[in-house]
Amino acid sequence: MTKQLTARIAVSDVTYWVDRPYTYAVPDRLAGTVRPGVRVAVPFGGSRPREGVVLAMGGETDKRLKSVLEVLDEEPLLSETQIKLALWMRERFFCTVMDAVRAMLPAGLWYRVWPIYCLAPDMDRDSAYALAAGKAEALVLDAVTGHGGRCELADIEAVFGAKNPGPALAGLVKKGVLVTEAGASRRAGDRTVLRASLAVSPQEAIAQAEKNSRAVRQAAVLRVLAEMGRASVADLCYFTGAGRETVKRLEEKGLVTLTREAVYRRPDYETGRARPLPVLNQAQRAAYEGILSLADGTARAALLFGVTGSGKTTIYIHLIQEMLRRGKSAIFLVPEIALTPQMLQTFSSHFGDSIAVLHSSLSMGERYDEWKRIRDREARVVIGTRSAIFAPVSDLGAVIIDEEQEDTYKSETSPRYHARDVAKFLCARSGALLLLGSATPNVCSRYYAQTGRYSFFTLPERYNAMHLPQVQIADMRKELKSGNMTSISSLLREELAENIRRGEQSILFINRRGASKLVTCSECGYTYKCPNCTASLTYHSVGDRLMCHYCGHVQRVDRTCPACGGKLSYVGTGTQRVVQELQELFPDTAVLRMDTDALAPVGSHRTLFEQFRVQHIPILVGTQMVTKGLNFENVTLVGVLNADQSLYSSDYRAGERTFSLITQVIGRSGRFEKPGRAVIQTFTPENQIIRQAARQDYDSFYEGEIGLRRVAGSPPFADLFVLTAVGTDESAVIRCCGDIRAELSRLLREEPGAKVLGPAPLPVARVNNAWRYRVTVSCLSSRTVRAAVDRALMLFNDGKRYKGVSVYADLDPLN
DNA sequence: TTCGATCCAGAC
DNA sequence: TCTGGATCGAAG
Repeated sequence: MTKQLTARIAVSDVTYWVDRPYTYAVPDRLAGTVRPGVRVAVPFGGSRPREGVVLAMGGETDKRLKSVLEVLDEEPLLSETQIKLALWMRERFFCTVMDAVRAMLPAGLWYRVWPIYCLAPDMDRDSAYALAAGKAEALVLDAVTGHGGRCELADIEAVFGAKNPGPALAGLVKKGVLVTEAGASRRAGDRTVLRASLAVSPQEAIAQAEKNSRAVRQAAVLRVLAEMGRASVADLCYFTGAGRETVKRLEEKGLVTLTREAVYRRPDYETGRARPLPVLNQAQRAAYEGILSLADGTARAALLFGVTGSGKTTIYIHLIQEMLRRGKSAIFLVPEIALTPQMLQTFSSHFGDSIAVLHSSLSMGERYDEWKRIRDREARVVIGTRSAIFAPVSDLGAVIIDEEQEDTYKSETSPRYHARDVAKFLCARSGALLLLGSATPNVCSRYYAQTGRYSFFTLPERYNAMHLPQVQIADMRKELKSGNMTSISSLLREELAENIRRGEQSILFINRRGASKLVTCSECGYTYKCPNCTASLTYHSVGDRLMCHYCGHVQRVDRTCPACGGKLSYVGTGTQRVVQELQELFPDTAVLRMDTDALAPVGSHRTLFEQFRVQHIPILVGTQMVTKGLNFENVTLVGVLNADQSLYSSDYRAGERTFSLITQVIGRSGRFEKPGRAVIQTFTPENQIIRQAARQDYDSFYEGEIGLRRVAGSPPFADLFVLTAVGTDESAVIRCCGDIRAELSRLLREEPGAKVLGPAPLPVARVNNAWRYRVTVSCLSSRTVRAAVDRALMLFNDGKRYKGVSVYADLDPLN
């Protein structure tokens, strides 16, 4: 056998266990088009071709290898850095290389590949049938010849009905009767428009237009084109009232040239008027100059700490402007774009069309086109949510992560990455600056700033020297004792009344992490449980239904308790109940409700916010989403209804979350001229974290928290590697976890500080009939630990040792 | 994960 | 003897 060129390829749809670079032969016809970063179709395992990505070219070999079937991309889609990143992500986040690659590409670029069976070139019909054995093979040949000698699997399957054509196909391929090719299709194409331009001089066009008095429409089209030079056919038709065929006729006459041009689908957001750079105040200037001095082409990271309204955005804008001036690009990450339309408007008013927007509520086409604009360097400022960190920018100058403590930066499905970690990798490779901004920094980030790993900058004051809101704590235990059974304390009631009297607006925030509206029997205590999960069903007034938040199970509510026939009651502080109570307290006052689980269509919260702002509705009641990015002049009172709710969680980050949440809500009040007030309602008014949040005292909170973490050995003093086993057989899952624990303990015996904990069930142990248990390794990340986790996954995720149990690992998961 | 190969039980 | 289903093992 002669020497042949090879390529190292990662393939799709494999488990972590089989995921490794595979070597394929590059057939002569594809030589030159198979390059690192292009996607290909390759045979793998069975007969079905798979998508793969070329990681590197291999040397020549004379070994017998399978060959690349097709090259799917004309140009490499992944840069060298992105290929490195994908391999790095596999090591760090225990995902497959293709999982990482998928995260980097817009869904519109994903391929679906399928097999196409062709009669072998040297095979005629008769000899093919002669070689076929049995009914099934003959049936396959019927299908293939019926399709002109080239037939897709789907068409063969259609002929076979419920039966599996696999063995017959494999037999025919083996005998050389059929050969396989790969078909592939992408999910989103390029949008093009038909553009018309004059093929003759404008004078001649006008002359032609006047010559034929009968062709009024054609004349109109020619006149418009003579004036505009060129226009899309759609516009031409719109302006002149002509039909497409009119333009076609003109083309046939040789007067007009038609060309297809690719256009970008741009996402819809409110653009702002062009504005000059905002002026930096003294503190902002000092911070900005300090940050800028780090942007020297070596990878550096900085934490910018500033209370809400201290002007972090102004600094971001200056920094991005400076990056553009230097010919660099910048990525700006926000936790949730749909909730911050104002942010987009601000950025568009400074950077106009050089921004690209990437987030989950874009259509597939929009997302793909924004991606192209970035790749083609038309957009140099990327604004987006978590996955925007993978934007195909060139010359990266800076990555800015706003509100870096937010959980949305962590992905909870494979690849289980944290955008901050990916940003660090990218910045390190391109010598870019990483800027983390927050009013309540992640405790780990603050620690790294303290220990010098990050530079640290502070913005001490609220912009325009506005005062922080005046905060009062309401003791809900006293309220209960004095007979107030509602969720609104007397203190908050008075403040609300005051605000209504003044014509100012109020926001009430319901901290509903872990709490929900349950239906229970007031006589026997029965609660509705999900049949598939170990979770209670929550009540939704929309459709009067009970729903499981984990698996989506839905059922009706009974009229009486299904266990004892007693009276059912609705508990929990749902937004609906609060609204009802408010309406009883203030019958003449309008109340607006906003929550996440109202099954609301995309963009509806934006409408609600607009309603709140424009109509000056006195009270807005909402969950998590009212905490983010709202800037309403007239809001001067904020109430946190159950501040301690998020403290009751076994998670080491409960305190951090509570502090951050309360601080953010309070920050919504009094952001402009009018001074703000806030009321925090709690059953534990003595709780340190609540008190610190009320004082907006991050430093004290941090000091306390970092002390606790040091003692407990939680991050940043250790990383948590969590291996989760999932399966329908609970005892198998537990045994599997036991073995994982034993194996990890053995491997990490020598590792300083390593602790292996568990097995323990997840907070919701069963979801969709699958049991979930986990083993946690607490240890500073090191090569040894990562290797041990990798080994455990390899051993126990091969589907053999434990049937029906699959295992995955997650670094520092959210809970 | 996905697919083909292999083995076995029950149907014809 | 055929066929469907369960199980196992390999994947370049």
